[in-house]
Amino acid sequence: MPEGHTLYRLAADIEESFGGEAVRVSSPQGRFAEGAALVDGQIVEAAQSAGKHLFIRFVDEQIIHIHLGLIGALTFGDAPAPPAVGAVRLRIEGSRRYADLRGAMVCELVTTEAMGGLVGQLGADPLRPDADPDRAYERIHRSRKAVGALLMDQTVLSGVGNVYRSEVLFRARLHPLTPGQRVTRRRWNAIWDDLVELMAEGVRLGRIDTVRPEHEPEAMQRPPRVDDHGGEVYVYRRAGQQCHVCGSMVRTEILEGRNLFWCPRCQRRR
DNA sequence: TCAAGATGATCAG
DNA sequence: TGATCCTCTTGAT
Repeated sequence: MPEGHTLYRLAADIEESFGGEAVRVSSPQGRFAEGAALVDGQIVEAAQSAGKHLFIRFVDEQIIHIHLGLIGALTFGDAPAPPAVGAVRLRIEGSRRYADLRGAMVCELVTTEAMGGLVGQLGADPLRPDADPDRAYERIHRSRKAVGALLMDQTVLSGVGNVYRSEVLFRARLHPLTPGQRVTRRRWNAIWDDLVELMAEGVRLGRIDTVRPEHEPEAMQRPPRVDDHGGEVYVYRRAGQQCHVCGSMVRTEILEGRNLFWCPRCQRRR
């Protein structure tokens, strides 16, 4: 589930599992063999996420940059690590834990400068206390593009993926095809505050829960709404099902190659 | 057994 | 905008 909150947790898990320890680094699948050899035996200094990017820094200043993409996964287990199953691009083994990376879009060694460049291109990350939502709003307010597309643009906002995009727009009762330039400042502030709260909760819970029964008493009486991504949601991947709030059929459409979900009554086009 | 789809992003045209 | 890459799971055949 690679949205920003997942990467934030993974960074914390890496530090907790391997921080301060010299680790064995390998690439059972072979595609990261050269990079793995360069950091094998080095001490893990720190790990951090930025949007959907993950960086693992070693004491000798080498940095592994990982981007999970759509299907990548980083899983952990207790040492000793068993023989690798499937296409394990990267394996990190410590004295207590091991981690396996599969299916990542990016797994490479980068320099501190390159890392700075990557992070510098990213938009405001709702998980960072120093994030600047004003800059994001300037981009949104200048654009004729759909707000649903802008929220997914990692140079505008970083860490927001399809689930948070769909859900935060529902919670704001904003139609995803509304042009960015028609999003008011007040509306944007509410969306940003909501993202900050939802994503922090995503980090705590390890899943995306957006349904607030206490705010929607009617929803309490409806059938279970746990999506198979693991959380409770209003519209994400619920096309053709009833909206928890008004009972209308949730709609879907492809916007810029990604599935979009919204309730046509709760999120009217203005 | 096989095809489709998935919470992402890039590149060519 | 469509093709492509990465891997695994699910559902259809």
